[in-house]
Amino acid sequence: MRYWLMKSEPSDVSIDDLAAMPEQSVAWYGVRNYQARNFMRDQMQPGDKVLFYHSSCAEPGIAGLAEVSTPAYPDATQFDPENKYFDAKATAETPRWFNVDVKLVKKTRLMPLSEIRGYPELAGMRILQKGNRLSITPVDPAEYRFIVKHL
DNA sequence: GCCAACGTTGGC
DNA sequence: GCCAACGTTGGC
Repeated sequence: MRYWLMKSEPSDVSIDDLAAMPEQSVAWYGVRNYQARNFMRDQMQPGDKVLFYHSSCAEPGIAGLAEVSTPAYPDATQFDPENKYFDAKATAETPRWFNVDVKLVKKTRLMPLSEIRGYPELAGMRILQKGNRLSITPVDPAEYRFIVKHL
């Protein structure tokens, strides 16, 4: 079992949006970065634990706990010419982009990025490293446990 | 809106 | 394969 931090823009899918979804589950569509795709496609397993992170918003931070609920499968948005995530080079036979489904475990208080920064125990987290832009990053089990304990 | 950092693209 | 130009991310 692995641990992940997954960024979502709340203007797109917030923790409350996730809570309102059927089955409280959502396809993690729209990832167009190979490293992040590879994490989903090659490493994620149903049951992996997820920190649901709000990015590009007034109060960036961890907003809840979630779980990977499906293996990776081709991201439907790559095939839809009307969709902003359309990829002309992707075909049904050779899809380029994949996503898993993510299911809410529980909404928590918001742990702001500024607070995360303040814990020496979390100093190694990828999202705190300069220039990090990856929308999906692995999280250390100890870091995950520390965060859950402090939520 | 600014801007640093990084990934991708494409000409050569 | 190099690398400049360009686009995107995301905190502030």
